[in-house]
Amino acid sequence: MTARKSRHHHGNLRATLVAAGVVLVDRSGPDALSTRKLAAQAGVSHAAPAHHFPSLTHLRTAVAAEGFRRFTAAMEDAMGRADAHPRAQCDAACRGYIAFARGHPGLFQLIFGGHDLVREDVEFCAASGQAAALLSRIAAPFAAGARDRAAVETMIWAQVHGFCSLMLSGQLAVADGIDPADWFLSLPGRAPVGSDAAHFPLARNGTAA
Amino acid sequence: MTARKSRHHHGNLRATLVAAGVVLVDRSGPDALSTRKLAAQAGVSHAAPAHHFPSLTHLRTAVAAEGFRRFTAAMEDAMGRADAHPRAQCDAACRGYIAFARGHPGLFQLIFGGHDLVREDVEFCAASGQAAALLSRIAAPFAAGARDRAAVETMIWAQVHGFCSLMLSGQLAVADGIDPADWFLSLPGRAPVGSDAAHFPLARNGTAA
DNA sequence: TGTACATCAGTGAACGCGCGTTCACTGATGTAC
DNA sequence: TGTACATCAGTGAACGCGCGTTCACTGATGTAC
Repeated sequence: MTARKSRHHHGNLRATLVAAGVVLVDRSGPDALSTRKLAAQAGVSHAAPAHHFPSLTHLRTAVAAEGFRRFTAAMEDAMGRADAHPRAQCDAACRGYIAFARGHPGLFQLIFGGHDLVREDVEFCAASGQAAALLSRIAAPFAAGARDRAAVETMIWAQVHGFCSLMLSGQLAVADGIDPADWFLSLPGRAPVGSDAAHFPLARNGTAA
Repeated sequence: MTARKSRHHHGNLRATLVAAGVVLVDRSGPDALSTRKLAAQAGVSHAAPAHHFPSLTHLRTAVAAEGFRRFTAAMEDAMGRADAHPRAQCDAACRGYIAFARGHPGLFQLIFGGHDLVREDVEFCAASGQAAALLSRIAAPFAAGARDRAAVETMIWAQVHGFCSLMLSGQLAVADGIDPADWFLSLPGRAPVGSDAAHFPLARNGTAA
């Protein structure tokens, strides 16, 4: 917060680098990440990051972990402002999902795009695990039992995730002046089908066993 | 096809580079593309590609155009082996979509991942336009009118696209021994809702106007 | 409170790498006559 | 059919760039006594 005392001992370099990474990734895409750019952004020599991250991949992983935290926070934030009913909570989570994709397109690509990360990193696992747990919790009320729980969960998240992906890659024609989240929530056939959770938990199109 | 006559005049270098690009992208991801690697793969000096592509971005665009062609071909191939009924055609297209994503993960990322491409390139526009037209044609029978046509189209493609994206980034738990396409097609609530096209063209969850 | 000292977190020079791009060149091709 | 010549599509050397990483170093911090 306060001005740095000297050239040595930045005091908060690790967090500063990650924060700069978030900005850079969102502005220029995940592949623009480099230790030298981040060091320059933090006003520090290019060799300094090595004292906090053993490699670029570790730095990228830390940025991705922060991405997952913000992703989870975006959904929780939207859910906190919504009704407690499962359907309302699910809709709100979708709003948060879409808001995150729009607000952090680079982070969205970084965490979902199969980039080179230290997948077993403790901090990263915790962050991505919390996101997965939240998604799972939201979908749970719409599954009749454990057997189709994975299916319902997949359907809900495939829809909103595909919507975000197509939106970010410009393949989606969302009319001007329409909020993408409003549009998404109004789409016909959006999962879970049926506005009352657990009243229509099973397949309606007859292709499921 | 036949052996090159001399060191000069490869004879088919452009196509050879694009083909090598497809392989490299699928094997190592879109960012692994480089003129030097492709030249080496084609057995040609690293300066040779410049005679066919003014820049790396143009080369990447040509690979992406080939990606769109194969994407369209994958769907058409699956559709050709299916019943002519709209629902069967849509299901088959989804199979093709998923098969392409699994068979060409790098190309899938390249064409949908917002990479740096010459968007106005004629060949690229033709290839991506054909894919878009096919998707639109498949979705058309499920829309009651022009008004909700975009919505139905978006829903169908968001679902299958999201499924593919999550699958490729490893976020999807598809059980061993289960074909992902089979699983996707059996998911409850998959759009278009209702097994008979045009019988259930409108929203069923009451959120649409 | 003062001093000695280990540790931490910076610096800046240097390394080698792969890259896109440019350049003058040259050999092969194909066309005009 | 033969020859002159323009054009095409290669070569290989060279350029400068940004990069990750290593290294010996040094100044600041914090702790033991």
